[in-house]
Order: sequence, then structure tokens, then C-alpha cells
Amino acid sequence: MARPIKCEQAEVLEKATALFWERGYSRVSISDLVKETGLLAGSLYGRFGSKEGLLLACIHHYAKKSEEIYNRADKVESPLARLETLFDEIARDASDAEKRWGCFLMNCATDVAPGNEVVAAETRKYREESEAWMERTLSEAITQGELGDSLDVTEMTVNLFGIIYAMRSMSRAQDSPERIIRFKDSVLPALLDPWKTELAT
Amino acid sequence: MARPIKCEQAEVLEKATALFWERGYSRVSISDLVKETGLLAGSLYGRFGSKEGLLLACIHHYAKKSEEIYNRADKVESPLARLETLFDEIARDASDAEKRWGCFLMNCATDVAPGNEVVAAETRKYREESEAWMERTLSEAITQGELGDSLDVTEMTVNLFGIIYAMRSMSRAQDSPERIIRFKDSVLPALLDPWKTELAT
DNA sequence: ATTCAAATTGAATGATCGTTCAAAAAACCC
DNA sequence: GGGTTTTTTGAACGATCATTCAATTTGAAT
Repeated sequence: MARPIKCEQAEVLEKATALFWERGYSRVSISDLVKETGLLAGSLYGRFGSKEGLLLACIHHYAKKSEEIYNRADKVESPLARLETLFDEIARDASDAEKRWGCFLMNCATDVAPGNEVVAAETRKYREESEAWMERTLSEAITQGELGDSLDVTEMTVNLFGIIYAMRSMSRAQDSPERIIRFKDSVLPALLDPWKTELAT
Repeated sequence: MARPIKCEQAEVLEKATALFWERGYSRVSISDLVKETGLLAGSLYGRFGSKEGLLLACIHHYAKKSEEIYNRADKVESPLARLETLFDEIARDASDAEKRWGCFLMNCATDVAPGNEVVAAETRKYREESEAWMERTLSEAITQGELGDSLDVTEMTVNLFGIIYAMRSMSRAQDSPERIIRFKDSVLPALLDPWKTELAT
């Protein structure tokens, strides 16, 4: 058979992702990637074809890991609590002192996508999946009587996504964790509370 | 005396800013700047010292022009209306089809500042000026009885800044103008309306 | 032991990067 | 019109960029 692989693919992708994430795609050179991943240039090209190919692999790998946040939230029974769980996790991520780099997908969308149609399509795809989750969860909350049925689901999805954007921008702009958490705790109720229906006792 | 300058400084700065703004600092080369500004490399270095020096000059020039938004808003009598005017202008800017690149200062803060302490300090300075304006205007609205005096001005400033972050991220992520405007029209009232005091008739 | 396919190696490619600098050009001074 | 001062000019610098590829290494199959 063949010579065995030197570094696990997942490990390589995670190290490369961390670099792209922290510094931004264009400020990471192949020699940076060589130093960080332990693979030499030829190997990287053998596996991923190009620097862009490596970025796309990183995007895909990151998106798959991000799905876990949604899956964890889905374990919660109440749709409204699912939403709040998601926001808690995102706020916690955004204020992680070790990784205050925003959201990797969002960074790619704003940083790389404007000049690269493939990356644009890929980030758009994952974003639409997230929006679909949000719309579905809001609809369920209405069905289960947790939110009033006059709520415009599309509009609220846009609003909630905006809040996520804001938290991640704050993270990347080095806002303090307290600021990010307080923002979430202040804005999320302001948006949702007016629609919460009173529980019959 | 001396040989006369070839291109107006302001014109050069505006053309360079447009490039940095659209593509991001690290994706603009000196030869791009030469093509766009009409000045040759030596002249650019003679005037600005380095690529970073040019960026700092662009930041300064942009910040001065941005102050005009606040000055225009300050012409409005009611503090609350001043805030709404500011948000209208920012939303309009963010959905300008010709310049959907977010906010130049914010892009620098997230893009360049993490790896450049000078740029970090500069963008922080202008951001603090904007926050001070926001806090001052909110306080005035309370003094004039437009907002309830139990409102936490610092907290609301963080929230409003988050909304601005969100609009500008949406802009850079190519969200549609309608989406950005609807977001503003939906979230801003959700944040402010609960604090609006009823007008005595 | 030999063969074979896949992965790694590491030097070399040409292009482009930011930057420098001596020389030329342009308007004002006396 | 020579002298002075400032800007522009444009070629050249070494460094680094993304990428390529022939040679080598590796371990399983024969």
C-alpha cells in the first residue's frame, strides 16, 4: 500500500483553521501553515490542491463542528429555551479569552467572500442553514404557544441574526466579555419579551 | 520654491481609502495604490512614509468626514430624534449599493488592529468619541423627559453600538438594503420604546 | 525480497510584495 | 537665468509570496 499519512487530517485542518481564523486568510502564508501544521508545502498541496482548497476544507470542517451547537440546543424541550441556549453558547464563545476572533464563517464571509465566489457560495450555504434552524425554532415556539402568533418569524430571524452578528463583531473588536454578555442579556429580552405569551396557571 | 504637488492630498486619501475599505488593507498593494491614485511609489512614500502611514492618514481623513454625521444629527432639536437621525443615516450608508463595505473604521478595528497597536489605538480613540456622543445624547433625552430616568445610559449605549455593529456587518456580508433597514426599524423601537415617556397633552 | 502506490521531502520557480534612492523636473527666489 | 527647494520619477532592492515537481521514503501486498 501507500506511505502512511503524517498528521491526522482533522488535526491539520484545526491548526490551519486557527491560523486563518485569528489572522485572516490573506495574512497567513504557506510557510506559516508549514510551521503550524508540521506538513511541508508539497504535502499541503498534495492534500488540498491550493491555499484556497485548504481554506474551503477548513470552512467545511468548521461548519460541521458548529452544527453541534445547534444539536445541543435541540436537546432542550422548549423551543424558546432552545433559542436562549443557542444565544448563551454564542455569547460564551464570543467572550472566550483564547479565541476572541469572532466567527470563522462570518470572518470568511466578510473577508474573503467579496473577492472569491466559491467561498461566497459556501459561507452563504451555511448561513442559510442557520437561518432555517432559527425560523423553524421560532415557528415551533409559536405552535407551542410560547410566542404570540402575530410574530413575524422572518423579521425576528433577521433581528436575531443581527444580534449574533453584533456579538461576533464585538468579540473580534476586542470588547470585554462582560460587555458582550450584558449586551445579549439586555437586547434578547427586549426583542422577545413583548411576544411571550402569559402562561396559564 | 518647490515643485508643485501633483494630486491633491484629500483626493489621494479618498482614493486610497476606497481601496483599503473595499478590499481590506492587506489585499491592497502599492502597485494598486499607484494605479488608483496616479502617484508613483516614490511619491507615496515621500508623502506618507510607508503603507501603514498612508493607512493612518486615511483613517484620520475618514474619521474627520464621519464627524459630519454627528454634526448633522446635532442640528435636530430633540435628543431622541437626534439618535433616530443618526441611525437613519447609518442604515442608509450601510445599504448604499455603491459602498457596501461596512464601516471603514470598524473594518480596520477588526482587520488590522489585532496585529497593529498603532491602528488599534487610533480606531479605539474614534470609537470612544462616538460612544461619548451616544451617552451624552441619551442623557440629554432623559433630562428633557423624553426617556425615563431609570434608563441605564451605559447599558443602552452598548446596546445601540451593538446595533450599529450589526448593520455594518450586514452591509459587508452583502445583506440586502431592505434587510438592513427592516432590521433597524424593528430593533431600534424594541430597545427604545419601553423607555419613552408619555407626552403630557 | 521485490513491487507498487501513496505521502513526504525540499529545493527551485517566477511573480509580486513593500521599500529605497539617485536623478530629473518644476516653480519660486534673487 | 543661475540657485534653491520640494516633488516626481522609475528603476532596482531583497524578501516573501503561492506553487510545482522530481526524488525519496514508507509500509502493505505479492
